[in-house]
Amino acid sequence: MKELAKAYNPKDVEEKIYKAWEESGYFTPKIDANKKPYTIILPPPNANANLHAGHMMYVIQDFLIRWKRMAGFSALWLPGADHAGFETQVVYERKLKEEGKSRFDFTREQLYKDIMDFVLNNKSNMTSQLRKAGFSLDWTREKFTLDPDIISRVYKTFKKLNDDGLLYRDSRLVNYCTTHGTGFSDLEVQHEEQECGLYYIKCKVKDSDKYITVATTRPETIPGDTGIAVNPKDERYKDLVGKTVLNPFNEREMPIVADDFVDLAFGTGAVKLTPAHDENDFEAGKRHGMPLIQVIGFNGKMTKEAGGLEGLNVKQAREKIMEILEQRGLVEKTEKYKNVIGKCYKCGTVIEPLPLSQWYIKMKGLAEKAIKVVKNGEVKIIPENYEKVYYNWLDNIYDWNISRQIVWGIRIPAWQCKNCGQWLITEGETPEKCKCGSTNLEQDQDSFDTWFSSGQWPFVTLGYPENEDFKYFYPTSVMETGYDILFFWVARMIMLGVYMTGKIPFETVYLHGMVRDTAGKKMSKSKGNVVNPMDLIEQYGADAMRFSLIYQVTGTQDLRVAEDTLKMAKTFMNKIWNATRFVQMKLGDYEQKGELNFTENTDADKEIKSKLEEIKKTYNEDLEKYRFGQAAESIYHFFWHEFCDIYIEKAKNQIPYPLPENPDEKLIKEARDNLLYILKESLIMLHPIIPFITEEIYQILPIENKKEFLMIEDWIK
RNA sequence: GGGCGGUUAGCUCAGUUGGUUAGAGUAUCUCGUUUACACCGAGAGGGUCAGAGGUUCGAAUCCUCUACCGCCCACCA
Repeated sequence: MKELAKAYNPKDVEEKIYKAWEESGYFTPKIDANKKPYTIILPPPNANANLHAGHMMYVIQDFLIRWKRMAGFSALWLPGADHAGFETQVVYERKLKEEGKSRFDFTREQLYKDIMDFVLNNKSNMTSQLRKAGFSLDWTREKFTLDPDIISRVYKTFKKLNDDGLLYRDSRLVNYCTTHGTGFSDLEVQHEEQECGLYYIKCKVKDSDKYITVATTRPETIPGDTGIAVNPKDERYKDLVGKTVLNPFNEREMPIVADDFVDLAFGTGAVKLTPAHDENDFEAGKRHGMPLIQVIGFNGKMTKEAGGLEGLNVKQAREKIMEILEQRGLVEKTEKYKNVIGKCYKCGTVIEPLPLSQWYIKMKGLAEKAIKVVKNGEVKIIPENYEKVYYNWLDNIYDWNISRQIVWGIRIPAWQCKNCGQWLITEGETPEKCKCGSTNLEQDQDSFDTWFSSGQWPFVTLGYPENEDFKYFYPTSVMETGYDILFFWVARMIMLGVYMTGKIPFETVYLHGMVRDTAGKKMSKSKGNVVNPMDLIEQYGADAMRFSLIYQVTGTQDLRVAEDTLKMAKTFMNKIWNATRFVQMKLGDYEQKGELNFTENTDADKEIKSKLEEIKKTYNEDLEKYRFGQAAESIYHFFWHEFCDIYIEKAKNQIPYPLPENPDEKLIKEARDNLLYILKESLIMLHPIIPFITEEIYQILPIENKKEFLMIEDWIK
């Protein structure tokens, strides 16, 4: 038997073993009518950077897959990568900036090609990192969100939504980041409370000495005001409704209208209407037939419509206009005020609601079905309390803006006729001519929101509808991901999956907590507390890293990359290693033949056997209920404190050293088999958590009826 | 404005449907190096389970309130 080093050294085994696994083909399950499928689609990491610590939570999925594979399922874990449209473009533009360039230095085609090169390079780096962590992914089925077959499938979904009347193009106010030059869905806007001013501005009523005062937090939008609204029940302004006022900045004539949405108690009870720059005002403007006057441009600067303010940024414009109004004696007072503003989640720029034409998906019907499948138990969300959070969001859902003004992504397959203005939507092919006969067509410049394509991930990766994989592996078993993308991703996968395939995309949603730094703080590049998981693997070994995370998976609790837990895990690996060395020493040149059995000769035998049976039972129960932390703790306790501390100590008497002159061969053999038996059973249970060390040990055990790999051993019963 | 969590040993956290002296890792102290492992073994100390009230034969666990942390959602100027 191969002699083991005195201490476990992960570097001697990890790479070698992963290679052997991958080459063996056991990561690639077969479509087998005699086996049940078990499927997990890997949440595709963004292909724009290296993996971060949070990605190591994939270990939960690897646990499930390895467990089910051993338990006789045809277990598929399908890897992939997300082009991550906006996110990647931001990363790439930062890179360009460092090189003194900008995206405007390139044609659309060139930029797309360059980003593709950048991404493909990152992607290969990323997949090698996933291998280092030991993840048993089926690399033969790897997918990328920009693979031609995926894109084509996404086009078809878009077309179907259109044909079913669930898609529409509308010009309305969009959450727009003027720094990045794109609009966002509501979900991507970061709300923040902020101190600001509440300015009381007097507006002169035409042909009268009267003034009406409005309170606003955004005086810079006054040039774009098209009216003033008061509540119809407001006695104070009753006789002013229907009158005309003069815009305090440019003296444009504007009506005073009555509208229910106005709160009598707020400010003066009179509100200025700026339909081009405020959601409420936009709606009110529509009701009262007011025009849109855009005074803030898509570049964040004041437009020509803003008159003398043109070219100023919002902040400058605010100061300038207040100065002007002050001079004209139109400022009644200024109060301090706290309001909530939307910011770009990437750069913190204040999100401007700007009028823009975009594609929207009608969500209500889709959401209702997504609620239903959870309510009726077809889809189970764990931990359960997230069901409420899920319902809460879906109950109040708005239509989804899926247009993004970026190059990197799947360009929207919609063409507008320059002759009649009609939009033509196809499954990707360029239409020849419009219904009106014109051939003057122009494709939409925009790309899909990344979540629109990743929201279809479970069925597109499996080749819906005709692929055999889809027929066998769909619906998938578990979607395991962080609770932070429940809305962004999970809910949308359920909606789009049910819509397209008529079936749920997965039976169980398992949400884990966020991986935080040692102090429990959220990791971020700006704080400089980001932990590189590859450093952890380098320092502690992949198995220890995996164990330390699994050990902390309890409910939806956030977890930490803590030195304590990592050290504990590493020590445990060494303990396992040395227990093996001890067993090896007790075996000498013994070779186990035939079926490996456990014989209860002594009290110690009886005790360890009953403890083993007990833990096998609770271990399986814990796994069924997704209690990974508990499972890890119990196997840790069994191995260390039952097997090593007690049983192995007693084995020292059963197999004395040196062996006596005339040993009882039968008893010695049985004692040796017992050691092998407990060790093997432990390895099976430990394998899904710490695959490398357990596989390495399994390979050297002198057991006759071994499988080719521990990875495909029969699971404990 | 609405919703969801957390508060248990010095530190980091478990504690499944309420059930005997509340657990683990780590840290601290004492003792121990004969045939695995000092990344070891044996043992010890350490908690009014945030606070108050209630339900119960029995509460860390269920209910109500309070305090302090944290997170998510949200088109009132």
